[in-house]
Amino acid sequence: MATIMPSPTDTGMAAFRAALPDGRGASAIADALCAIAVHEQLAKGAALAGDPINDRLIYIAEGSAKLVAHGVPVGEAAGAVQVLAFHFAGDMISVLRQQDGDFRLVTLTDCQLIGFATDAFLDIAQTDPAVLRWVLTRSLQALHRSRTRMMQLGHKSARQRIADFLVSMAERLSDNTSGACRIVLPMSRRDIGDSLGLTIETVSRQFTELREAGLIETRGRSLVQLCDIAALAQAAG
Amino acid sequence: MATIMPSPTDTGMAAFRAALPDGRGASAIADALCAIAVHEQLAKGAALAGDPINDRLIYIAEGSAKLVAHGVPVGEAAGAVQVLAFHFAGDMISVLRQQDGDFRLVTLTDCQLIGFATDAFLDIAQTDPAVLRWVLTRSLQALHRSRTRMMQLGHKSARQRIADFLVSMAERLSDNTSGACRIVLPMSRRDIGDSLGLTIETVSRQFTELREAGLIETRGRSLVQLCDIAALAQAAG
DNA sequence: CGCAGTCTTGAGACAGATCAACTCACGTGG
DNA sequence: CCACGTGAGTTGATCTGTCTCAAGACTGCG
Repeated sequence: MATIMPSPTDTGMAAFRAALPDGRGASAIADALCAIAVHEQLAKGAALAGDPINDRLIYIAEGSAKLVAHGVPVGEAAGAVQVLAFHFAGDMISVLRQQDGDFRLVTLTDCQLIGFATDAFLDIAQTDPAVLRWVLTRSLQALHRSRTRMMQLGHKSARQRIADFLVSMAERLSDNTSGACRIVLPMSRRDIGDSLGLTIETVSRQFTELREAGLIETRGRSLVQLCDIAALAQAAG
Repeated sequence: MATIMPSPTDTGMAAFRAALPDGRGASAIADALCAIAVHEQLAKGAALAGDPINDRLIYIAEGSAKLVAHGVPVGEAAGAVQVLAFHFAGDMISVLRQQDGDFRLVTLTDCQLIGFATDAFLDIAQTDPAVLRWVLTRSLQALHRSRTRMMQLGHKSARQRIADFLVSMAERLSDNTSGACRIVLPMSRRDIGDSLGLTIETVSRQFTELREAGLIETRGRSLVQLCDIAALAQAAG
């Protein structure tokens, strides 16, 4: 059998093409986009530094990652890091060139990423309004998610933040969003804390309290069983 | 003199046309957009409820407004409101149809707004990639601002939040971003608190401390003089 | 099996929330 | 034009939730 084994690059590009709207995966525009695409295979924990010159668009073909903003690397709160968002396979994200606080994409697991210079991508996408609109729609979704999250960081207690975090992770990582479901969290307690504006200790305490309240069960470091999603959503406010 | 006085609607539309990229203000596409535009003149404190069916795009021709998310209207934290963003004349904003928590645009001053159904707007904009790209660029900017703000709500002290708030308001409301400048805040202390995740009392105390530190001066309720923007930026972390 | 790093648990400190007066700005009406 | 009242803003005292500092326990790896 002369079957040709696809390389990681091929499977990554194929995933990107499949994500494009309608039947555009095999179109000339898909070819043009793939021509300027940079495939990157990153091991767990690797950082994709923002290109200092160009804004970039990143498509996650496989794996999961966190978008982090490094605060001031020196001074009082050195090492203070805010996780702005978690992203999973299928997400298309915008990483602006570093200006104020530099944003970086850091992998949580081994990842297949497809990167584009935003300008070049848009120049090509511009020839097909449906593709441009696809990017716009996803950006507005990201904006909406970002605003929803802002609301949390504003006036919510540690308990509410953790409960909401678990529910939204269940929505994105599990196919079963009602009743009980189990999810494998790819991020550490520290990452969770940094994304919710809490310390690692507070995150741990809240997990413990939710476990004692019978809302969740945990197995090992990363496996969480949500026993009562409705109650968790309730606790999220 | 037979001079025709432009109606508010005319001046609002004219402001929108002027904001379009390049010389498109007088193009056919501008005409098409204006044809589906709804002009609204709202008095101070009025709410523009999100259309329950369609996402909307709003262009602020004149005035200033806040985008608020109403939390649960009943229960423990009734009336808990998060101000997600402040917007000023020239801003184009996306108000998604209400799904989870309903987002509303509430005016801070008398306003001239130009509203579009997002779908209809994009259908027209789609015929001119430059216009579509203009909307996308603004959306990505809004996303970036939203993320930058998230960082604040995460790990920043009350002092840092207020200092950063003042600096960013100076950037958007004043032409003079270096040295001293005076700005007229159109929003109340409550609005500021709701946008930063602080109580009205804490906001007030921080203003007092900044005044005693000589970084700002205040006159009346809304006039703030920033004496040392560099120091404020420093205090913002 | 043992080490290293992550996670959990505990005790105390502190920032900001809450509750409660009080003062002041600004619009109203005399 | 000034007195007045209402709501916004300020200030103070106390209280609570989360952070901080410090051990200790477990997971998962070599």
